[in-house]
Amino acid sequence: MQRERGPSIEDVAREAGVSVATVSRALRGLPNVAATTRARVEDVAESLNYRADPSAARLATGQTKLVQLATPTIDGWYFSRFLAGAIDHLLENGYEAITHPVEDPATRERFLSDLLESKKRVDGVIVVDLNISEESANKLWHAGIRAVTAGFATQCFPAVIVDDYHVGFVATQHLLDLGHKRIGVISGEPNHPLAFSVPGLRLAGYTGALAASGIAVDPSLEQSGHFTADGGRRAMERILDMKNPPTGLFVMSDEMAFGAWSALNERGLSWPEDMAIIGIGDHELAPLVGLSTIRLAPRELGAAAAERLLTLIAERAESLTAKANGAGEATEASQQWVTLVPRESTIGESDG
Amino acid sequence: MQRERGPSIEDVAREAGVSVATVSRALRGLPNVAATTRARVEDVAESLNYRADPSAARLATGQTKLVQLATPTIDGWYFSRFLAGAIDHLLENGYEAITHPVEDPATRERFLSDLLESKKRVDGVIVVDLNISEESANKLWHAGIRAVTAGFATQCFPAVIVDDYHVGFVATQHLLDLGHKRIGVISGEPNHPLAFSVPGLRLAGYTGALAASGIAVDPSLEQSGHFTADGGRRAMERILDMKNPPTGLFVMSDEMAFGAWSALNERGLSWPEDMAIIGIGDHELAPLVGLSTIRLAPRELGAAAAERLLTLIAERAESLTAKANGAGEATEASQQWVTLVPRESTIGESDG
DNA sequence: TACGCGACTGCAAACGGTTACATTCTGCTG
DNA sequence: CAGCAGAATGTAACCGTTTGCAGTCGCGTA
Repeated sequence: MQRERGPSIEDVAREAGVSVATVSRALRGLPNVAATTRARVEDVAESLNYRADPSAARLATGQTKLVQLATPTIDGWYFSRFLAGAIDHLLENGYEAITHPVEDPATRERFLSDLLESKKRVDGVIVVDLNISEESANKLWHAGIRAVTAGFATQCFPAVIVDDYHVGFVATQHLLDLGHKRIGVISGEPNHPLAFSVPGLRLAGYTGALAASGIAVDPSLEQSGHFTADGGRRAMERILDMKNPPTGLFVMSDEMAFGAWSALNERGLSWPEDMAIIGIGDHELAPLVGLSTIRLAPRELGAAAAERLLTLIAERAESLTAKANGAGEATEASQQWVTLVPRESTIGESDG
Repeated sequence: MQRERGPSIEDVAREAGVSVATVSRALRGLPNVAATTRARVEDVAESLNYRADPSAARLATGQTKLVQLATPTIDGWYFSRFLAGAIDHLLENGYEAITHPVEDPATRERFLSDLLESKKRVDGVIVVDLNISEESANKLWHAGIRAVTAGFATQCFPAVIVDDYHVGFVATQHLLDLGHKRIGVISGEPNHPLAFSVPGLRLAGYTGALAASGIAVDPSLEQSGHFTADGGRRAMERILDMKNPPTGLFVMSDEMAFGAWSALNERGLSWPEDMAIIGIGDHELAPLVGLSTIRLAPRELGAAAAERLLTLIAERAESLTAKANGAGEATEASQQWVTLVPRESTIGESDG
């Protein structure tokens, strides 16, 4: 039943002729251990191939050195890169990452209740693009959960977010600057159960840019592409089927833009003449098809979120009695990781 | 220092007026607990918002309910989907996943030594496309590590692999069937430090197919594309610069094929007339550009690997004294997840 | 009525570390 | 030489579960 266990700290202590306390101190590099003793202990540990049992250490210290990463999916272009950035940063700092996709509502339910239990499971949580209600967030905060959010903000927790209003605005403005008056948009899934806020903000930026140019918003010009290439293709077909299609198109992700591009191609049309298209993200393949886009930096974002969480963990660890500052510092949406990258799909062949 | 902890099993026991043992049994659904007692305990636990501390449970049982997933990267098309499939399956079975990219040699070193320690950290490991030597594998096996490999096989551990020779053969044969005699190949990184076996096998399949048709292999027709879109593009440029370029091209991943396609486009050439191209994977964007490909099923593969690992864990748990069958069952490369998907890039417009 | 047998329940010993506190051992200083 | 500070080490009490074993209790049976 019980699976065979490796050497314990006691074995090392016996072999090295010291107490377990000394072994613990020696192996963890704590002070007040004679150099010769430390060396001997290290040798013995090495020869016995001893490693401290993490579960035991966690139980004793209350620190797990584990962080949970929750994203809508783990295999999307954006999220997989976010995860890569976060995980790399965590590993560098001695933490391991538990990844946890939260897609359908059922999973979400379980996720939220699990989250309350998370304090014992992990040292902190990074929640990406899952709109957690202020109420839930508050509950988590009071349960003592350390968390950082990304892609959305709450009152309680620090957040790492790009200014998605700005993203939508810049993309739309780019089309406006090129003289387009009739601009359509392929958005995400409007009634998605997780309804993350990103699409809404980007849409607001789109609307805002139009308004700033005195252009009325035509709701029929918005089509949902579900954030997939195929969804983008179908949305584009609906748009091309319109009696009066737009001349410019803001697509909320490069993947959907690829789909839109292929629909355009299939009808023998080409950009930017027949339709100018701008996407979001700067997918590896965007330069290959010449897609204009708003470059995001999911990897850097992920790393930033991880960094923020680590300092949060450190702060709370060093001073439990510190002023219980009920709220994370005001986090403002950053434009730091947002760059307009114009390519053929909007400005045409640019030789010169 | 010590972070505040939540309610313990003792609190529940006191509140419910029973012993901790009973609480433990009641909450875990073990038999020999009176229905009324169980209900009462559950109520108390609920009201106290009690959850068993995983670290303590792990220490006591020796089971972590944790699985480590090691892949070269986590944000590639193939690997991210493999991970998604594996993680979903693990979560369904009450396990959590620690993901761990292993890219550069330095990471690899640390990874291998960490792996030896893994027995206490996790219940099992899934190692994807990292060529672990038989020697290392043996060491791991004797250390009692439970592992499943994917993309490569060892003597010791069960493996989940697709027949990559077959993949290369089928792709090349497809081009041969279409009448191509001069067939090039864009491969992965030949001298990659991790040198996983997949590219080698695919290349062997390519060579084998050519040989079977009595065609000599021209080494100059092989170019490395580093498994990236941009690498594929550059490799294609080198190929197009040749005095006598091939008429058919086998590209070892769809991502590289996209790059090749764009290089083709840039020169005003088109497929399949100027060059017939077949990729591997069936990326979401493959149908959009009409790329012929060999469809793989990374998600299903990941799920299969997870499943295999879970049964391995279960087996060893139920019978420690069972015949120490020193080797995993013979695992043969499967062709189960391999499908030829011909599209325009090789067979041209197919109306009819 | 005495007995035996399940079904329940409790006691207490692991599990393998960490760490506050006590103790021992130095080498110096006055 | 006594006294003492400080470094090095040991002792033992946790951390919060699980689980083998020993009771306890109720009840049908001889």
